[in-house]
Amino acid sequence: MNDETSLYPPLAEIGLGNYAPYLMNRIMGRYNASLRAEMADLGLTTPKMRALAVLSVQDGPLVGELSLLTVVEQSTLSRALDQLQAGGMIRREADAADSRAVRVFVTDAGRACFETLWPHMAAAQARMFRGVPEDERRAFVGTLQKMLANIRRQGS
Amino acid sequence: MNDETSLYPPLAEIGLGNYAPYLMNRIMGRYNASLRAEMADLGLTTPKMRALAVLSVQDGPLVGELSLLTVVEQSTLSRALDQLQAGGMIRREADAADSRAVRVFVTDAGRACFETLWPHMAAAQARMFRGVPEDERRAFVGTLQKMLANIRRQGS
DNA sequence: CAGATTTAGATGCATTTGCAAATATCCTGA
DNA sequence: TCAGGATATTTGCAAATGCATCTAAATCTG
Repeated sequence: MNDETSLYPPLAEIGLGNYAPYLMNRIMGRYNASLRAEMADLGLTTPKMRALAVLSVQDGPLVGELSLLTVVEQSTLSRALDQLQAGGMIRREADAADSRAVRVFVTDAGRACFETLWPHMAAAQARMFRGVPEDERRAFVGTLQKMLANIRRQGS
Repeated sequence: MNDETSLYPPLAEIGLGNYAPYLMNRIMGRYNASLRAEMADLGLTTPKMRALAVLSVQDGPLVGELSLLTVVEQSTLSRALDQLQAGGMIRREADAADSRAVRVFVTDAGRACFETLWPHMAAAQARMFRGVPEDERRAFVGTLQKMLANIRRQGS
């Protein structure tokens, strides 16, 4: 009975609709899909959009930090940054203290681009939460914050 | 004041850590990453794993239905199914009533493969919810279900 | 302080992805 | 019943992705 395979009830028993990661993946898939058209209009892909989003809140992170914050693979992010830079949306700058490290900054054009997209993102979120009362919404976000804390750092 | 751009407070004001889609994307990124190694060992990619997961619960859907249920683009899914079929994990069968349509069935090998992976998935979920009491967990899943209902079907 | 090790980021390359188009089948109305 | 259009899935192709590797720079060791 210590066999790992017997610790958890099978998915078929739980049901897809009660398995949180399935629901979250499915909801995020729709959310992301609903933004794809607007992003394409602005010449953005998901990694580019995420970079601009994070930079609009926290400017000047290292590439590696931005990779964690955006949940985008570092090599993918590096190339997304190439494109954003070519489009004048961001600027890379060698870190003063460590010349291996590169800090990333949004330009005015990048900020403006994200500000064009943001209303669509906010509206998509509002649609997701339609009919969910304010206190339930707050509790939901609180749980998400706990979950994020749980999975940050510790490996395995 | 009816300008769409002024309806929503900017992301910088809300804060990344309070914007639900950001938190969800980040959490799912970790969840998916934590399973990547086990999946690779089994020769699975995310679309292949999702197909097996859904099929373990609901066998015999149409390819298009499976695409919706797995949140995998249909052409991507079609190729994932090619690979699963080549590996003997699934079987495709023309629908009796409509010969354009294709139904997908797991084989015993496919079921066994998913059953090997499932404990890791369940454990990853358990880690996510560490320290979240049972009633909070249930409320969280309840909110997810409402959200999924919100974004199903209706476009825009 | 030299050499070995670690770390940050970029890049080569094979694979995967998704859009658009192709194929095959079904349905609808004259 | 047949033409015209809709629908289910697959496939062509260019772009994006991620692993492994590379380069450069920092840090650690003796």
